[in-house]
Amino acid sequence: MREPTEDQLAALGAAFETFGRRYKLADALRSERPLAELDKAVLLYVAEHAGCGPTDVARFLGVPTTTLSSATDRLVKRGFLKRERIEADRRAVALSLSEAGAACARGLVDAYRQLHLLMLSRLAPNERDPFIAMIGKIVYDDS
Amino acid sequence: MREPTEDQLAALGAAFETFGRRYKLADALRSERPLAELDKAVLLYVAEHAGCGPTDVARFLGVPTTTLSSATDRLVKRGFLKRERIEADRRAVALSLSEAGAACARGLVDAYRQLHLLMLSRLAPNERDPFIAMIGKIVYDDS
DNA sequence: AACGATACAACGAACTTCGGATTATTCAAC
DNA sequence: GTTGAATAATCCGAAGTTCGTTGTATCGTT
Repeated sequence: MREPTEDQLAALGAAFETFGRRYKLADALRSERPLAELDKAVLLYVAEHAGCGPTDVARFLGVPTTTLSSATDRLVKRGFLKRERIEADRRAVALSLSEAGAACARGLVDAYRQLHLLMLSRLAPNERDPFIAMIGKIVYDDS
Repeated sequence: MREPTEDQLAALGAAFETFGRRYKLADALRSERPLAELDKAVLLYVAEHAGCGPTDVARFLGVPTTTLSSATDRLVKRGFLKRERIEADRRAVALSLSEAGAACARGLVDAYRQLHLLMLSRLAPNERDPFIAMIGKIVYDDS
């Protein structure tokens, strides 16, 4: 397979750099108290895996369990997360979202959805599926 | 223009989420003492704009000048950055990289290059230019 | 010369991450 | 059945980051 050219690499790098900065600046326009990046990830994971334990989340996100404990503390304190001792194994804790937490997660998902919508809207309709297919190749193909 | 479909949005969202996590985990495999995200951005900006001032960098990156001052402190402390009072305006400071800083910047750029190379390698050769063109549309088109 | 504006650094408060120690509970072995 | 190792999670404290406030030096203008 031919190698990508230097021009191609440079163009991709420039685009990503610009994208990263734009995205960061846009994110800075949030109105509410900022939720730490880790906390957002936890919220979204628990939304999809109700009843999971802190260790699961920590392993999935690649952070120490103590760090995750801090994150869950913050989320519980804000009323977004519920911790419940489970009877099957009384050492374990089952995490689940409160109603406010679920609402916040929906808001996050929707914000991402808006971003993706904006991105796809900039492509011609007949480019969108090929683009998504290429992204999929890049992300999921573990050669 | 037809709207993107929900399926398209969902597929893109899932791909980005996976990508973000993979990228974070891969980044965690760095061997050296971790350089803060902001510091990396500063290093790369100064590499391209030798002699610029802290205020320029802060405005470009969208952070308060005090935050940027901390970042330059860290970089100077590590011997990556040089601060020089300039005679034309003795309030101003001209930032430039030391040799070690330049080497570090080259390392960073090369790491990104490797990532981009990996990404493009997963596409067929005839897909690469169209892909880059689409990314460009998404990033640079400000409709 | 005096005034306000500008460029930057120093200090301190609030927050996040994470290693080490600690508690509570389960499992395994004898 | 008791002891001991392993597991799940939290508490505590150190180190580091961000950012607002304050202070200092310098510049341009009147």
